[in-house]
Amino acid sequence: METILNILQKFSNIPQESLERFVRKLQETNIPKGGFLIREGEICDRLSFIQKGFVRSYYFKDNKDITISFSMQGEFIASMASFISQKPSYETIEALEHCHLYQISYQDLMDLFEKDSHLEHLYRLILEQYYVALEEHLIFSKFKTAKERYLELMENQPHIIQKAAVGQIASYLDMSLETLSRIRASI
Amino acid sequence: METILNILQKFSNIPQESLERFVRKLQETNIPKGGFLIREGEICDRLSFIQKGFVRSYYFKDNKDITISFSMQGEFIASMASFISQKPSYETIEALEHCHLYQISYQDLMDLFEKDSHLEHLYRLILEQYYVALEEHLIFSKFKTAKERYLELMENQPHIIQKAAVGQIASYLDMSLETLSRIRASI
DNA sequence: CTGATTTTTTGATTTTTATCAATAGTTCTC
DNA sequence: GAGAACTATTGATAAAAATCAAAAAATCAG
Repeated sequence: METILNILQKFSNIPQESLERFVRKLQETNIPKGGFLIREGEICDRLSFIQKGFVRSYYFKDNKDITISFSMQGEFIASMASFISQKPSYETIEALEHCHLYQISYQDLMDLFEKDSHLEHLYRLILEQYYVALEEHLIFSKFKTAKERYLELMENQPHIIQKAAVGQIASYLDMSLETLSRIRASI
Repeated sequence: METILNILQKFSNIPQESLERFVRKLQETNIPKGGFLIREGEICDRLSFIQKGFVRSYYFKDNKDITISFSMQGEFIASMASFISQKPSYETIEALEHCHLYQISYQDLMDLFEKDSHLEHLYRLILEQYYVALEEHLIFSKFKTAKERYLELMENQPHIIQKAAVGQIASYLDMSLETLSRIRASI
């Protein structure tokens, strides 16, 4: 299994000392299946690295929920808009399976950035990757039909299909759960 | 009219010296209406600040084009995926009206970040704002009906409706131009 | 293990939106 | 300023997907 150190080292050849400074601020947390990393209305004051597990981030609309993203081990997750602005989150993030996380608080991270510009550099690189991924997701949903979107998800992120419920995947792919169920039957 | 200095100063209280270092690397460029900031297939090696003007960024699909975003004066624009990775762009960015730009090359920007961490800090803050805006756009398109999407655009970014063609706005809002035309007739 | 609850599938129908096609309006060029 | 080229509107129809409803399957709790 990849450690957080392995993953961070891939982003840039940042001094070992800086990485250690970062790792010292991490807190280990476990969230059981069905538990929450952040709930709508709370301020997201922690950035989490998923060491092991699988999470879903979603919004409420009327009394339904709409999936915004899925994240798995090796990825960072936070309600980004809330974390960045330190204002209440519109997003809820739940553990779809037991999660083993390493978390850093907003304040600790900002303090580290002031003390050590290598860490802000690293964060910048990670943020850029996440920006590009988000842009790709936006474009992907504009360009494809319902069936193509499902097939591409199967191709690129089969673990989502294994682990998430049909209704959760359907709203992620912008279709009703009945439509997704029919697409599944047709292939 | 707001200068680039005014806008940057809003993001953080970065030393004047750093700002001046950045501004010295900017190159002034004018792009006529209908001209291009970047074309599909080229590597986007410049980040542009729009001092005056209005641009549209789009992808080609089959022989049609699909609008990804509009940007106006006071905003930064680049084909971000290409700029970040320094690989060819899938995106084309055209000037919908005469544009007065300040541009910095990728290499100059990276060099500045190495020399002056205040500038990387500033860039990080700007990137965060753009990340949040992108996320909002993604969520917005998931939550609303065709008519709601148009009404919200009218409310929040009426300049787009003034300046862009119906077909360009329609693909931005994820609908056919006929549907948008009918929505316009109905309100 | 078994009944209860939740999730998924399937069917019938309606709604929404896309597509195709023709006309009207605008703007560009010479 | 007249004709050409492009853009927008309107109409008719088709296709895609949503909604409503019920049955089947899977999962959970005791």
